Amino acid sequence: MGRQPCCDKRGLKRGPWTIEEDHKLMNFILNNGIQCWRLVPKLAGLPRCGKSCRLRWINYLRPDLKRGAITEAEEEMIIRLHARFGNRWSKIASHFPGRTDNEIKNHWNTRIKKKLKVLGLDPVTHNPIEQHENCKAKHEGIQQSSSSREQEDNLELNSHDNSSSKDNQMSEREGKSSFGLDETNLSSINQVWESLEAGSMLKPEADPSNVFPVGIDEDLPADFLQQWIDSPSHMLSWDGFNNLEEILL
DNA sequence: AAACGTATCAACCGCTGGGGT
DNA sequence: TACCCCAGCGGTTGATACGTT
Repeated sequence: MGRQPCCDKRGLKRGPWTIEEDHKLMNFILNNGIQCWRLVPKLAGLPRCGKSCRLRWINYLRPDLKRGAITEAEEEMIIRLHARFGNRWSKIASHFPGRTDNEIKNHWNTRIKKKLKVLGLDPVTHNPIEQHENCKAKHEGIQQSSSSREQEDNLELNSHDNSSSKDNQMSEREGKSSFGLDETNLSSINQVWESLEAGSMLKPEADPSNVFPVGIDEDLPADFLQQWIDSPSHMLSWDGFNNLEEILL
């Protein structure tokens, strides 16, 4: 029953990648490009599955990745986008060149969620928490027969709005939230951000170029990449990318 | 200094949807 | 139309770094 595994896992390595593995994968992709991820580990001589290689490349090795902590300006943008798209991390990440969906997802789960809770906002619905609780209580009062699990399921459905792509496309076109947010939700989010800005928790002078920093990988000078690959020190430190913007401009 | 708790993030797992046959 | 394969996605886990007692 079920699908066959994406690859024969016997003899395949798992867990953290070594510098040598990174080096091999980087070298292979830059020399050969990516046609089929399943073939990449075989051709590159890596004891990994294609999926693992793909993830490593996307989340760590891609030369156009932006390194360093997520700025407050980026954070603000993430919250606004999350209010609109929900947990569609790749969609959100597409607004941040150089950031990965995994990075944004992790940042959301570990930091932003908490921040919103402190600010009195429900990280799922982006509603003020009290209001949300009241609504829930009201709802429970009316529908005593329905189980709490059913309600959770409904919330889940609303929040995920998974791939009812038609709906999404429509609401995106109309400039509405595909996440089930109405004007009230969005304005409450905006109010919080305005108050944050007023209280200078945000740095208004934040350089907008930090948000959308780096161009696309095909623009990278080939010799720069090769130099980077050949240099063992760059495999140990990502500082080599700190001045990527200067190189690209 | 050691033990414990918490936060962070890289990596994995399983599901989904698109494309090809 | 049905099936298969694959890339991509989002949720979850586990290792480790960091902070606190």
